[in-house]
Amino acid sequence: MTSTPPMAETDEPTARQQAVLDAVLSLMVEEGDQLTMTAVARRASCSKETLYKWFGDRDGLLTATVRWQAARVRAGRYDRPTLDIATLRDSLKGFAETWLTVISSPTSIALNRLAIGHAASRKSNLGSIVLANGRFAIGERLRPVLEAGREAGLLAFEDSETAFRTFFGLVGRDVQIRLLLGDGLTFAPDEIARDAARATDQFLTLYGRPTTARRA
Amino acid sequence: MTSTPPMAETDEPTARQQAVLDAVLSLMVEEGDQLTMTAVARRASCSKETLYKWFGDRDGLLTATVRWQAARVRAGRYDRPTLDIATLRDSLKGFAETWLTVISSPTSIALNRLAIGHAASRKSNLGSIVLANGRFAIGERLRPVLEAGREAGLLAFEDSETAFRTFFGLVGRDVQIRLLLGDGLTFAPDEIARDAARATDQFLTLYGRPTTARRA
DNA sequence: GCCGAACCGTAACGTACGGTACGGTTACCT
DNA sequence: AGGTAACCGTACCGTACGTTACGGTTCGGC
Repeated sequence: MTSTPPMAETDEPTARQQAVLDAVLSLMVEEGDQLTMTAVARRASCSKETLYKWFGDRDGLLTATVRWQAARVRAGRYDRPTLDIATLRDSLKGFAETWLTVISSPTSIALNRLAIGHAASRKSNLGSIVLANGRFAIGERLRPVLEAGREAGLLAFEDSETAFRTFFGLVGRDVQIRLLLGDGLTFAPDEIARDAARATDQFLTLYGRPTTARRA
Repeated sequence: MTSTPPMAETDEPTARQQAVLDAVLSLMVEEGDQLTMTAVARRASCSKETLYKWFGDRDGLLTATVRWQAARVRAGRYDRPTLDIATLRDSLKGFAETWLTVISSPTSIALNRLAIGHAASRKSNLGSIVLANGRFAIGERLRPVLEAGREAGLLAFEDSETAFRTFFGLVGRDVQIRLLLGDGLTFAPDEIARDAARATDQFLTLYGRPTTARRA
């Protein structure tokens, strides 16, 4: 083996490297701003030299961190498209709950703040990584569910992307922007469940075939 | 008059100070990251000493800038609550168009990025200022419209805040977060109009009284 | 014409932080 | 045991930037 290469973009970090990235995440959540290389090295009990050898520079470290968190979140199940309305509703509600849980988690908030700050400077593409693994990933996962619902005659829409974006809006509403801006908005788990159910019902009211969808 | 006080939080900046704040805004939009005191002084053709005398420190300058932009946006009209469905729909559509126009403007994007970055460090409350003059301000302006609609029997909801948040979600969907993260999302004016109309129709489908609301 | 206040332009200071260098330690290989 | 590679801890360097200080200029009031 040659000397450890600079974390070749694609392949999985070693266990030790994962520990470092977890240190970055925890530091990001707790200290917010003070995400300095020195602080990371101290928190991860490693030397700055190692950080630079492994990740190239600060940007590389942040990119690896975002990828690492993305990989962890992406390790979810894959919903099998279903045919009856109850299962469809459950599927949608599940997506909504997952999404609300993710965007209201401290890790997601810190990560999005970081990526947004980075999008301001043109230097790197943390923003697109976060988008690809957040907003767009969930869109891709939900699309087959929606289209299966249409095949089964449960939903009516022309463009699944448009339908998804409506669902997205009904679920997220003003939650993410408020949290990112530091609003002290908190979610009890049952609130998330209630919001997810409401959004799902509203979506079915808008896009469900008349046979079924009715709200309370 | 004593020597110019440090911009007493509340009162309006002088014309010259407004010019400085406009320089900050333009710099923020164009350069994103490089919002340094030196750059501001150069752009505004004033001395750093003056900046510090007027605004105290960097944070004070940014706060004043956010307030200044907020005041400019807030200078909108006040819709008179209306009684027939067509006017109500127009009102809602107008709000939706305004909101979409605002959040997709370069100034808003830059300002929100700045405030979000600041919300990460606990130092100041730019985030709450932006929230108060963005999300919450429009909520307060829309509420009387919604409640007038309910009085007139055109809308049905229990909590106007909940109804508004649904409208907010239907209008904004994923637009703001995508723009903040640097997605190359653009709006032609007619797209904004179409989106606003769609969101309004959807909202009326969800909350309109059965007598009228039906979508195409 | 003179004074002082406000302001411009720029130089100077202090610090924080990204990045590098280096000596010491551990651990593995032979 | 000896050699070597990875890594820790820390000292060090250069720079960017917030903040302050200062000399020079403009301008309104007397």
